[in-house]
Amino acid sequence: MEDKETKNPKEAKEAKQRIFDTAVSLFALKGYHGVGTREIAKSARVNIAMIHYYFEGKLGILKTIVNECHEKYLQMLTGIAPPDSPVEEHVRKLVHGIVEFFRENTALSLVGFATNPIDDPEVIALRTEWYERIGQAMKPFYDKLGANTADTIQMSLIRRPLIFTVMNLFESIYAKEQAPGYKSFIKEVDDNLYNRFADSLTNLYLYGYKGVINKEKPT
Amino acid sequence: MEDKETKNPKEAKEAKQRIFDTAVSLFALKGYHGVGTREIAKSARVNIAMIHYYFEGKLGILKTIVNECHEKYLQMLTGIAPPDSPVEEHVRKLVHGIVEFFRENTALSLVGFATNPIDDPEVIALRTEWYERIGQAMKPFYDKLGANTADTIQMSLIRRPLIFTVMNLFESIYAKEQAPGYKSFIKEVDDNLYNRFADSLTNLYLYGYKGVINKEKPT
Amino acid sequence: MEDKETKNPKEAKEAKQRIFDTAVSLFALKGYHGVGTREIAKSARVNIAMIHYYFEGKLGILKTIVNECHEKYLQMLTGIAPPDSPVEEHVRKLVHGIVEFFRENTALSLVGFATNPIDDPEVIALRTEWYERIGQAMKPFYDKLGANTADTIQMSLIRRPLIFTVMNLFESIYAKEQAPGYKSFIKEVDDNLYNRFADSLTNLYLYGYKGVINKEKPT
Amino acid sequence: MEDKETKNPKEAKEAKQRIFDTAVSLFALKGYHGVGTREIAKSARVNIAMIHYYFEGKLGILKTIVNECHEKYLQMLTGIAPPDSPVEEHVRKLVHGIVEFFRENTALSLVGFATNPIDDPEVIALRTEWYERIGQAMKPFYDKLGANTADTIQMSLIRRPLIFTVMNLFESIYAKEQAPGYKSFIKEVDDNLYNRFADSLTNLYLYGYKGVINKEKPT
DNA sequence: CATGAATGAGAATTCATTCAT
DNA sequence: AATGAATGAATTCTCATTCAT
Repeated sequence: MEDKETKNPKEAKEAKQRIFDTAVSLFALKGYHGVGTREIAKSARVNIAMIHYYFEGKLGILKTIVNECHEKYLQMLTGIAPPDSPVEEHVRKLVHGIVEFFRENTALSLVGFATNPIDDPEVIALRTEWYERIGQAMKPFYDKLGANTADTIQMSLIRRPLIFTVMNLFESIYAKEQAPGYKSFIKEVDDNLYNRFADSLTNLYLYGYKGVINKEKPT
Repeated sequence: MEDKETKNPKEAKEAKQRIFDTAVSLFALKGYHGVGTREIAKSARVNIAMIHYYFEGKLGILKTIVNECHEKYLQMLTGIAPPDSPVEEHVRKLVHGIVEFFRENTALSLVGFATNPIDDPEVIALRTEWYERIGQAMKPFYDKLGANTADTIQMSLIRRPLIFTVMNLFESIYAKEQAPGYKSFIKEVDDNLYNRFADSLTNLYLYGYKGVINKEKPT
Repeated sequence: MEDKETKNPKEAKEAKQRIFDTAVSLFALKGYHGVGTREIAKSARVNIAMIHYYFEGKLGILKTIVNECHEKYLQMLTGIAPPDSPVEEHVRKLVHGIVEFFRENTALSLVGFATNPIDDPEVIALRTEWYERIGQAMKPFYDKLGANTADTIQMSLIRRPLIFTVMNLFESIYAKEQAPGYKSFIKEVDDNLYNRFADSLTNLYLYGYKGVINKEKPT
Repeated sequence: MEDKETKNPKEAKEAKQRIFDTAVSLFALKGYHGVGTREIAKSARVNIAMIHYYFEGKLGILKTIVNECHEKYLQMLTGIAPPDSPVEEHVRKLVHGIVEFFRENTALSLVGFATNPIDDPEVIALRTEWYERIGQAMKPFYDKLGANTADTIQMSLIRRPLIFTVMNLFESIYAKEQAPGYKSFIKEVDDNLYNRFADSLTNLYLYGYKGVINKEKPT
């Protein structure tokens, strides 16, 4: 193999990480079922058998992704804002935190939070479990908003729109960056974009569409 | 096949439709790549070769789905509200229209609007094209809101949250209905659920989270 | 493919049979786990996928073999001798019948009656079921011998030695015929061999080792 | 590995033996081709590489098994009965010796004497060699019976039935003991079973089936 | 002695598609 | 319009073995 000479101990030890990173990126771009182990192994410059050696199969990678994503996410949520901070500040910090999280873990988030239907019951259980744990962690925030956590309809509209709207943006950004030829509605990803997006989303959440358009709190 | 004798002209003529319906449902539940032509053919009680006869392959079904979905959707959007109707009424009718559309075309919507990344350039082009056509059709509405249609960040927050929040609800509902063992956060899908959901979403869009929680326009 | 021109409808229809025959022969020579689907397909001049098309997998072939073998065997046992025939005649006809059966279905018998441990519970169940059915069918014979069918030790010595001794002979003969280089203790398989073997085995069963050596009933 | 600290010199030295014992047991239950080196290594609590270190590969284990089995067996046969002992006593002692041997070396015997066809020419040669050595050792016994050792048919019926009938019993017993769920025709393995079996088999060999049923020499 | 990592070939199975009838 | 058979490539995964440490 042509890598033999260029291979060094450091690279060798990173084989598992390379598999993980490559898989995350490919899953994000093509979906879990759209990527094969061959492609992952080739992209990660690793023998196919290593995937099973380290992750016990393709599904094992996905489970690891889901866990790592939610673990990091949950950690981020903790201490995003002081418990006694005012609602507006809390929402703003939360949204910025989420956006920042997606910036730093774009592919991981896109796969980990994906709603792509995966048959496997273990994956379904995993996601359900994390969904509940995050719900627990966010309870103080929902209480502060005055939400009735027992009302599933209400909660679905309090919980989901934020993260899914962020996710939708990053899907487009990631595809634009990684997939040649993809036509994103985002033309330029400058440094300011994320702040503007986070601010506007905060306003949408706080005040409705006028908050997005006027970029300020409506009177 | 044992159906041979029970087969009647009506069923015969519906073969194409059966393939389509079955594929839509399966794609919605397992994702495009998660379903095989064999499974589709078997579920649709049709010979595999018929899939290629009618749709020129698996991808042909997907293209048909995307087109049919957006076509119907665009048709629904047209005339959802009089051009001169007040913003609040317009938003409310739009949201109810979208919810109603998803109710009547659940699987079709979940597949047609899915952001599941599909490699095929034709499908990418198809989606982009429809995205733009719908944007055109909605321009009067965006103008009424006062949105700056040239500002992509703003537009992504004006356009996407509505449909994706609705889609997220129906994903859960559909999985709950169709996939045995799936644990949805929605416990009961009673007749009232959809109206409450649409109203709350309208309020979220109009007034922010308080509109969801207080179920009324904040003063 | 080079067969394309030589392929005729008759051969096409025999694909399933070719797979079956090839698999039986290979299993007999190398054992179930010692043969791969690739080898079977290649030997049968058939695409690998055809194995799953017709038999739903490698294990499906084995199940078919076990069933067909025992089915034929049971059929052979029926009417091997009149119920009122004397013991000696009955045993002689039975042994000759078994030997004849192995002659005509050598590979099928070697695989079907093999005690090679196969993990699969379905195969285990299949063999157990057939073992009991054959026991039922042979009950009149065991009664005629005066055997106590409830005594498992006794029965294991009444039932098994005949067929396993025959099987052992044919294992050697088949390996000799099919596997180049195999050194069988049988040097020549002439037409008379089988009759001598059957007669001697009959005598062993009836009168013990002296019956084998003296080739006649001891006084 | 968590055993690292509990590992002691004794266990360390027994690594080779553990591999051997584990392999024997697994081969007996699943057949040579049905077991992988990984499974052996894991069951033996040993690193895979150790298998090649000690046995030069999977096949090396099998060869060792075949040798050890036949070596012990040959040793057992030597001096099983005085050369001048009467035939009946000789047969009885031989059969009891074989049964006892299988009792004490069940798995080893099942693998060592197995007729499972293994492709490898070295293994074939090994078995042939041992078969001949044992034949040599037993020649006095065959002579005492009055057998014509040049007549292969006769010899196959003099040599094989004993050991194969015993083997058949122990196959069932071993599977019953080791494989959960296996349905043996033997219900209880009490201390007396082996003696009864050996006695009956002796009688079968000496006097034919009546010896089994009447449990005594027929007049 | 012992280990974890790595390899390349091969395992069974499934894929979308095609084709003669 | 419809079928069953067939294809070749691709799928995930496991194999026995090797090697540097």
